Amino acid sequence: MKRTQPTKLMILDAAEELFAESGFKDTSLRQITGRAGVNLASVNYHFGSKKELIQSVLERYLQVFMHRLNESFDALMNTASVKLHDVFTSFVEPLLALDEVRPKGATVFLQLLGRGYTDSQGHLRWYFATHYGEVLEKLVQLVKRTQPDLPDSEIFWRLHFTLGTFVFTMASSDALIEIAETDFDEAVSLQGLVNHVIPYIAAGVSAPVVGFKN
Amino acid sequence: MKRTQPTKLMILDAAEELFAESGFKDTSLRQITGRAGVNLASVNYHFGSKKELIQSVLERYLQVFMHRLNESFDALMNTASVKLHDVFTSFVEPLLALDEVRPKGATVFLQLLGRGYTDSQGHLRWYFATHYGEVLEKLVQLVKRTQPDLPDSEIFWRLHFTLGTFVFTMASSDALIEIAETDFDEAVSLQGLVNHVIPYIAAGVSAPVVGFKN
DNA sequence: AGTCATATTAAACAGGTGTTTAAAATCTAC
DNA sequence: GTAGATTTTAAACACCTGTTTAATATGACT
Repeated sequence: MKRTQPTKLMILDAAEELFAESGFKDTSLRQITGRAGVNLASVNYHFGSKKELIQSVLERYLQVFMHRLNESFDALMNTASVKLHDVFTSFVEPLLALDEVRPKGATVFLQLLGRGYTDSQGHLRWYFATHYGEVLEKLVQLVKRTQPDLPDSEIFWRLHFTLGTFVFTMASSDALIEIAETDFDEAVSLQGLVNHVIPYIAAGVSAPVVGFKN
Repeated sequence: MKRTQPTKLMILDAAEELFAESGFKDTSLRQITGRAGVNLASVNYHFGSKKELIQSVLERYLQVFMHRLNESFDALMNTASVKLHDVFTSFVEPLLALDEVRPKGATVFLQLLGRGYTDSQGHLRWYFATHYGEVLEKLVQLVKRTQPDLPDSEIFWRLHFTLGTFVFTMASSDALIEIAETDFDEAVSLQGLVNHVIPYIAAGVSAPVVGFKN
């Protein structure tokens, strides 16, 4: 067997950069192979199709991230009094660990996540539920423990709102950081952005329940 | 002059349906003209380009929505003690008024908004700021009045988080409503969804300020 | 009726897309 | 060193995109 590393890796690296910049659909295989310095056809040879390439790019990060997140959750579940803020803070370490996978890994991953969710709607949702359902289940359990009075359906709503906040924020993180810098002289890193958003979502999820008309 | 109505209107109606369903980039002019029952070239004849068609579709709703929202804000600014919840509630009436523009108008508009923001990033943001900057300015002022201790930069962050929550929720409203129905036996309308999200974003925006490391 | 601007149409245009093919190159192992 | 599997390559494929062209049709007005 030939060294299977370089071309396949070059494709993954180039693809993830371009995907994060411009989204999945607006990135062509010719752009990817151009930046990677490999032949166009090698994408289909190594990955089968563009769809599978996208999945491979995401998986590289998801494996690391979800594994660490799972551990964070386990640690938290053995804690006596869990605060909601702690639940969301436990996302931070697994996230920043991605910078060790690749330079700027955390930023890229979050942007990819945002792209994936808004580009393909249902597809990624299903992928998440089937591959990482247990982790999500632990998240729900933890939230439920900190908010015992919140009905299950309300937890569902609020976690989805949270996902939206997070994904949207991260998908446009570049723009937000730039605006903050020019308009408010505030130099913000990705970590800083996360620190800003956590109090927001924690307050949202723990908002008082009121009676609704659906 | 010939009756300039039918074809141009047919195109707008067909385009907005398809845009809401599949996004701007995934909707082709041939799909639009096909559904509208008009010739392909008539899009370029009447609107110039696809980009201008997208703008026209959005404008039809934005004019009505922003005008009403502006009035709601004006009314609120003359009120003695404004609550944050009131600020976000004032979005509801202008929104539901869109159902009079066209059937399902409110849903379509929100989906379009979500599509526009995630599809094209900067372009729409600029369009908003230049065309409806005064209305946004009033929103910031109202929020500032209800949260006097919140720094300007923090208001900026939290309103953007709110935009993300809203846009994401509405862009995937169909899926969310369907999940709520199957998993929780909860029949939710669009109005109901809005009622769910308002307490969440109100709590998020009014979250206590803490010291950050950026 | 005839004029003229407006509107519609079929056809082609130029460029981009993901994927497939079959030949050439490369590496591994006997 | 040669056989055999693996990888790389250039080229073509079939299809789709938004836009333009030039001819035709339609309507209002004198």
